[in-house]
Amino acid sequence: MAYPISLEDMTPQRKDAARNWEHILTVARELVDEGTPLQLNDVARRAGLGVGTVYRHFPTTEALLETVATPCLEALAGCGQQALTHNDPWTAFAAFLTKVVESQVTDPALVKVAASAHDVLPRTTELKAQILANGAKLLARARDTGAVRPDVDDADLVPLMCGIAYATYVHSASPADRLPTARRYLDTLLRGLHA
Amino acid sequence: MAYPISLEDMTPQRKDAARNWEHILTVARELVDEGTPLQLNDVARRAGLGVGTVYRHFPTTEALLETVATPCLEALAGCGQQALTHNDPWTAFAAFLTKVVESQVTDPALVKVAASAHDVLPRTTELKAQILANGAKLLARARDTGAVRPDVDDADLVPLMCGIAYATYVHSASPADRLPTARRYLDTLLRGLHA
DNA sequence: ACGCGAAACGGATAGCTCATCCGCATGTGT
DNA sequence: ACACATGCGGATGAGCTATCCGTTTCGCGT
Repeated sequence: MAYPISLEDMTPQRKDAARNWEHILTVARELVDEGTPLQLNDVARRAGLGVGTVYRHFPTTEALLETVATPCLEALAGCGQQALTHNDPWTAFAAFLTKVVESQVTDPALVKVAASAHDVLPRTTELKAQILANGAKLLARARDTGAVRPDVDDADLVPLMCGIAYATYVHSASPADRLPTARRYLDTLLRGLHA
Repeated sequence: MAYPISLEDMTPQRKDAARNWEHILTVARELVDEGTPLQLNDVARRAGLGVGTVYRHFPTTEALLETVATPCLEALAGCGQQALTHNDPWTAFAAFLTKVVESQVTDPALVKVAASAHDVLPRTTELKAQILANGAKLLARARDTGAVRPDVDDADLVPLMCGIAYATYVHSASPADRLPTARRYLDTLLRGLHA
């Protein structure tokens, strides 16, 4: 961790390239927010760029999706750190999971990135590992103090979060309904996890 | 319900067509069991038939998928009926949900069919409604006796089941791990639903 | 300011999957 | 056996992914 890799490291050198990179990302962000499945041809057309340009910056759809999701992942990594400073292990654990599901149902990119086992960008892998590590610590603390049932494993965190997000998407047609629904489902899950 | 519609009603008239219909379904069943995403071109090749033949019998991937899932849906409808005869509302409710998730993680076709809002085949809509109606009755019974928290709604059943199935697929690479994992997750959910 | 090399652009293009359409073959009733 | 209807099958087109390469643009050194 001597030289942390940040977004800037992967932005291109030339001005036009940097501008296009940002532009592509902006358009992609819009499409993701619309719920559109994010096709690179689409992105190129809506950005007024050639297909080649888009593909040079982001070799695959996955790469673009992961880049779109990166800021959100960074925020979650920060949340995890912050939660670890709370005194009550259970509250900290619950608060962290709440943040995670809220992010997931707010940003469709996040679920796909979280659910896929093999990432394209190293940065994504790194962030996911960091978030998972924080989650594992929070879980361990809560489990050790007897707040969480002992048979819950680190490896269950990501699947359960994705499951709640998926359930929320199945339930709600409109994005407005998603946040309360997700909170309700998480609430149920937390009751189930509580010892 | 005077004249129940069954599978036979949608099989073609001519012998060769009927044979091909069955054959396509068998091949599709195999592919789904393998976890393959079920592409109609694929089905045609593996069945030794023309693409046109497959598309005539099943206009879309969805139609084929729903037909593949139909027997399983019928079984679940039966389970729901049977569960309603049990005396203990909570046990009946839990047993039914267990059957549902077990089916879902055993048969990948089921999750997709359950999660999609608009069905292609009337039969699928009918069966889903039937299953949901049974689930709603079981839930109502369990809720009325105070076994289940009052804020759980009928409309939550399908999303929650799909969520658990999804979480299970995210968790387990190998099909063998899926059943125990799904049971564990459902167990947690049931604790959360219990009043 | 100018020119040159490198970097980036853009679209033509190839490969792939989905889906349709229609001439041909095959089954079925007379 | 014949004729008609029904079903077959692949050729075909539309859409998306991804690549490749000739052309343009940038920015640095002179």
